[in-house]
Amino acid sequence: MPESNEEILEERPARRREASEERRQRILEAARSCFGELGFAGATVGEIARRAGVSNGLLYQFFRNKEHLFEVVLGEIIRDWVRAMVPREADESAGAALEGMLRRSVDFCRAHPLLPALLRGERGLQLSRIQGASRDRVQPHRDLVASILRRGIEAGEFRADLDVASVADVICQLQSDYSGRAYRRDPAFPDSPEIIDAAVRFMLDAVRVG
Amino acid sequence: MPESNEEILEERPARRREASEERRQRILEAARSCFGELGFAGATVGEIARRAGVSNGLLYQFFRNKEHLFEVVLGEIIRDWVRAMVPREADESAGAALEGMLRRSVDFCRAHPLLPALLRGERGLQLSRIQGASRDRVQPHRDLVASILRRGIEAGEFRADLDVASVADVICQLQSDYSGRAYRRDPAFPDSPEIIDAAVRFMLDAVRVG
Amino acid sequence: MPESNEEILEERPARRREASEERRQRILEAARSCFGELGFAGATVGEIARRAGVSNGLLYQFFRNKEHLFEVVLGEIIRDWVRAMVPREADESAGAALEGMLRRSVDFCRAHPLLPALLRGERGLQLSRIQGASRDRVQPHRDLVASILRRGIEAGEFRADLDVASVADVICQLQSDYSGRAYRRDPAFPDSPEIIDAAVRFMLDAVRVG
Amino acid sequence: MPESNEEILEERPARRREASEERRQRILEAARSCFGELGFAGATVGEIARRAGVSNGLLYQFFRNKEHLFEVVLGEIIRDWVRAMVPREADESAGAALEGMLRRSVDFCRAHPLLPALLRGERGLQLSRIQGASRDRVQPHRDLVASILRRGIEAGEFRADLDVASVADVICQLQSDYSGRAYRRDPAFPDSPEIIDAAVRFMLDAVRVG
DNA sequence: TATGAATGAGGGTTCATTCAT
DNA sequence: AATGAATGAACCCTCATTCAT
Repeated sequence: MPESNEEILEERPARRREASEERRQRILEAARSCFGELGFAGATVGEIARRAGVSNGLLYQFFRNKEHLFEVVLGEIIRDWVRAMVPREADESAGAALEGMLRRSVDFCRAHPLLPALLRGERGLQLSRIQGASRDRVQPHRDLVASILRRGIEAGEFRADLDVASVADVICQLQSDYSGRAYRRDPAFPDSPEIIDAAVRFMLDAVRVG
Repeated sequence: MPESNEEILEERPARRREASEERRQRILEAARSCFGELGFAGATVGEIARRAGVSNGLLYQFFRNKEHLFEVVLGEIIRDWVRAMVPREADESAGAALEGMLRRSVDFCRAHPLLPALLRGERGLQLSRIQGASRDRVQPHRDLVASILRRGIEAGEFRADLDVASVADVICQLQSDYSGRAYRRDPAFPDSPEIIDAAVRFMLDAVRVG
Repeated sequence: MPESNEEILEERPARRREASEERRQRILEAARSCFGELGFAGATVGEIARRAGVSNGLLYQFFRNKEHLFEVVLGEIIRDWVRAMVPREADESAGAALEGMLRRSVDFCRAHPLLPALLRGERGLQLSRIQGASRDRVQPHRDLVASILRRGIEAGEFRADLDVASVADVICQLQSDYSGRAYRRDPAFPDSPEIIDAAVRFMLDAVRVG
Repeated sequence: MPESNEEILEERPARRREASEERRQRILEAARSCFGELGFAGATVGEIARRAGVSNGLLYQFFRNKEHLFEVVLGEIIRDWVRAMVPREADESAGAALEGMLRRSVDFCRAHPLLPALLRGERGLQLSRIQGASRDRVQPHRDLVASILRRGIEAGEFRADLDVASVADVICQLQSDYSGRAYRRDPAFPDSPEIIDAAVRFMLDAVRVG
């Protein structure tokens, strides 16, 4: 018996914790798919539990209630979304950085179709805390865009008279708009490459010097 | 006696019809406020009836069901929204026409805060017919924007190399974005005059010649 | 002007009464068809009024409520049914009288498919008064059958040891059973000529002397 | 310790399952009494739950909806009814077999007063599947009666010229008629011993040789 | 820790009945 | 006498949440 008593005593809780964490993750994954397909109201706790392969009651050990579960799912996805957008080293010019962000944002949302639910601010539930969580992530991202704008201005690449904060808002808005279209799958709001290209050019033409 | 017999005979039904129509309007008004505040799922038939000062059952004399009521509310508001945006004669230049549209759209939505619910494509209900109704209005509006763009290009006011259709899509998107903010009342997504001004400049800088 | 004042004064009410009676009949006719197709619970006051070509409210001028209307419809049809069954002069023998009654009952019900709803004692409503009305008609009919049985016994045509009252009950039961089948249209309970012939023979074999 | 590990591990669920099964039975019992007294339309889910001493929602864990509950109740009762009627060994003669069936049917229905609701084909609900289920039981019973008739004919006990299939139909009809009277409790349609005796004699006289 | 049976408030909808016109 | 708009109680059913096991 190579293991000491202590290790044995600790091992089981460790296993337990692992198993528990895995179940938590399974629930979150099921919640992502349900909320993404059906929205908050359409998704039922029962269906989430079923897809996670656990009982109804177990959800309430990890999450206060359905809304809390939604908040957590949303918080995680915004975190990942913002992470995915940060400029790469290869984005040397400020314009390339903006373009890269928009394109990576669109790509990310094509792969994670839940995010737009937040971005479009789905209603019908207490959004206060959700908005809070969202704001915590959204504002830093806008600040990042603003810093790129400032870099572009300093480099003489962007117009010197931009209202940096407001323009950052507009750019972030466009990013979420065209990212969200992957989710809507509504032919009236296409996310074809042509449209994305046009949005990129629109954005750059608006900020670049004549 | 200036009234003919016919008019007298029809008078009573006319009174009734008036009263009935007024109640229909009260229901629509209540529905607008409920759907606007609470979304489709959050709004209850009972609350709508309560705010309209009528009984639950009366709603079903005018509207097939809750969803039909929603469709009618939406259809009316999109109709009015599109109407409100059409360029005025005073908008002589193409740029002035675009700016006027965006500003009028924002103003309209400040006064009619339900519209953005459609624009953001609220989920969780049978949207097929709603999307259809929406598309019927949205595409013509995009075409209108496209025609303004073409006028600006011909006048040498806008860049000659614009992808007219796609740029019209982007502009309409921005219009609905900043119009929608009046509805959200989310400080993270402000609709302050500064932001609107910035959005207008952003749009014009993107399409005007250097 | 050949008409006296009195006649004029009376004529209009007379016309009115006629028109009123005609509407009452239209309502009854509509009620027969609705109750027959849909049963008591399935039939709605609105549909009956629609088929009669009158307003909802008018029904309540002629009938206390939906149940009262049902009672009247039922009472009329039982009256007609019992009338239709009375033996014809041509039914010389007692056996021929019984056979004629059963066959005429079946024929009547094929033409008036509501009756069986009563005969089967549809539930779910206050049947007390309805049963009363039914009993008022049903018992006389049983008595009529009993008198035919007695005539057959006296004539040596039927068994002398029949319990006349009880056998009359059984025969009336069979009459309503096979009459009712026209209404059910359930292939499991056919009302084919063969079945009716068999029922007739069964009945006659049961009462005739060896 | 006579119990194996497996048994111990299963014991707790077993308790639960027992309790659950008992509640299911209480619901079925309550449904029987409600449907029997009030019919399908008259019985409400709320009243059934109240009589069963459970919540409204629990019914929907066991049964898809009200109609499904009705189907199950009906299926069980028909199954038991057909079982109760099968001839006993003591019924040596064919006539005794027929008499026994009718009397046992009546006795069964006195104890299970819902059955006749099916037999009378209550309307106003989707009867397709119910009729199917019923037919599945009813026709075999008719076949059983037909085989008894054939046995009686072969034994010289019954008339040789009977139309076996049709006569079986008539006999089954009489069985359900007089069985159903226990349910109606309508003095106009008595199920007194005298009436039952008369029905038995009627049936036997109709099939026995002169 | 994990289950899932059980709860019950609340949803949308129907429809017999009334009453102002 | 006749209308039909209006009522509102009652229906069936869903589902987030709890708790005995």
